[in-house]
Amino acid sequence: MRQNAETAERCSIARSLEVLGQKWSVLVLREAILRGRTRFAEFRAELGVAPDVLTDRLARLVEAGILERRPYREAGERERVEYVLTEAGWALKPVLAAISAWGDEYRPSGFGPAAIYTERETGAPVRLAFLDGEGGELDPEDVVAVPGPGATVTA
Amino acid sequence: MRQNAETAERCSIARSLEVLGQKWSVLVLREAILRGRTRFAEFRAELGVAPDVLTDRLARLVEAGILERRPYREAGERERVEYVLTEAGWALKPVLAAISAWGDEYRPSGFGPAAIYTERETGAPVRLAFLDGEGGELDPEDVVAVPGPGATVTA
DNA sequence: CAGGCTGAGTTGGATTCTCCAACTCAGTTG
DNA sequence: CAACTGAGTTGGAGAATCCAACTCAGCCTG
Repeated sequence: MRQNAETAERCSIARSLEVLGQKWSVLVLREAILRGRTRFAEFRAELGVAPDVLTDRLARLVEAGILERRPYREAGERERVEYVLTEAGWALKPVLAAISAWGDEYRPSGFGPAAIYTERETGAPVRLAFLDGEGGELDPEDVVAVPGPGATVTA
Repeated sequence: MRQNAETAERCSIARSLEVLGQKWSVLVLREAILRGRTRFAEFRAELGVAPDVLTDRLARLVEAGILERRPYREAGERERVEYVLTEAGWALKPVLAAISAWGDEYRPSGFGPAAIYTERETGAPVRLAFLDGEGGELDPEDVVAVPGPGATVTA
């Protein structure tokens, strides 16, 4: 994924895609955020990803501040490394939820959703929605994007 | 992006990534959803993407049911093609909003956000949040994913 | 203390994808 | 009929991805 300097500069979507634009990065994050995986071998086994690609994705995610490389030691084992989510990493949960919700609706597998987002305490299903300032729910059609301070003036 | 049959099968994130896992696909969608672009030349000019890649991404997005290929004719011009969002395409707005919000917070450009999501009528800023069944807002930390009917039983 | 095991990677080589630049093609205008 | 414009193709170089096999460090067993 070569970088196009112009597009990457100011748009937060383009910048986010530097790290989220790769399939395996997102699947690693799925395992980390949704299933609590932290270890190289776990990711490898769950995803079936090639180890060199996994090495690269983990390193990128660490560099992006999404994962943190942390040594650990289990009884009777030597020290090893695990990858734990940072605050920025956990903050991607809504992104995964949004992708997941879209996929469930518009790319159904025929088996029903593989993951359901629920409230931790009650187990009741939750959904993602746009809210106005007072916490009222908005129809997505009534939400528009307007240029902000970082928008390019010329284009 | 070769397909790994196992991972792509049931997880809606993996399936969604078949089309959203490529950087230019998402940027095309950004232009379409946020700025209303529909034409090959517009995408090309805004994104600076190579035309063969753009051809490929548009075709994939059409095949995925996200864009629809539609002929149009402007006065004194021959018939041309434009790409308009389907319902499934518009439904990706929350995905872009989620990515955008994350990028603004955790990968700041130093220029402020390039796009701000607002309510169409009032121009008031909106945000994306998890809601429980009664429409009450939830802390993302209180949201967990549990296996659904499509989850693999063995793994 | 030799040998095996395990987790976390490297390395090599084939395949595929992405990028850029240049070119094509079809209808429209002058 | 020559030039223009939008929507693409085509060719070749470079990068990313894949798989398989290998490494490497420390712990445990015999």
